[in-house]
Amino acid sequence: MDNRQLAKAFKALSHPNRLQIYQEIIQRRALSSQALAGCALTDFINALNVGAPTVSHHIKELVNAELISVERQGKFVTCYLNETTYRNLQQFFQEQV
Amino acid sequence: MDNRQLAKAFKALSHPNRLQIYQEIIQRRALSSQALAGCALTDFINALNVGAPTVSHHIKELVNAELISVERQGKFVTCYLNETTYRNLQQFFQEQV
DNA sequence: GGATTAGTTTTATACTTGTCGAAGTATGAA
DNA sequence: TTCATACTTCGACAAGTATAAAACTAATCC
Repeated sequence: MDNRQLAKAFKALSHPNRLQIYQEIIQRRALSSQALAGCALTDFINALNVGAPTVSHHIKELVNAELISVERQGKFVTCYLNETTYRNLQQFFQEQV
Repeated sequence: MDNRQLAKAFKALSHPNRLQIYQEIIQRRALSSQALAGCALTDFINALNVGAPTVSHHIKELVNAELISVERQGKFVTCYLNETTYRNLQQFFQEQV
């Protein structure tokens, strides 16, 4: 992962609301039930104190930075963690110890 | 480390130049010689393709986010890694595995 | 089909950021 | 005490960002 892509990922995580969305997605992915492993956008719209357009915008940034991916299932959009990027970020803070 | 402080740290790392400065500081801290463990600003002014005021500004952001600290030694300013914040960031990408 | 729900796109606005040039400060050297 | 070096601060500006309102699309329900 080169410098620019890394900076892009950090930029996506640089807003408290976006960071919270990301954290939520990380935490839920661990749930054993496949049905709960993703996050619906509605959850975020309710949890954060911002409107739907803003959440939609934030999600787009996270997708653009390759931190997450989204999948439409009928009426709903579900978010999933991009494991590769997650591992890359993990590495960034580990390789130099 | 709470959500806001974390977002602040990521924001500071969200610019390629600032990220590069941070990386350089991380790498140099490992050098055994005490004399080389820090980074002078001049190094960055030469390495990055930006002027002194811009580097000065970037350093301030990194300090403000508590990612690094600076120390004036005579004419020169030397940068040091904030180990505590570094460990906190490390943890962020580890606790949820 | 008509209404509802979930999300997106567009447009506008207030705010922030990265950069530079010019001027300022502080230390050390001659 | 004059000069040079190593920054820092200020002022400006172009570009980017977060947000919301309004209008749009798409799927589902009755």
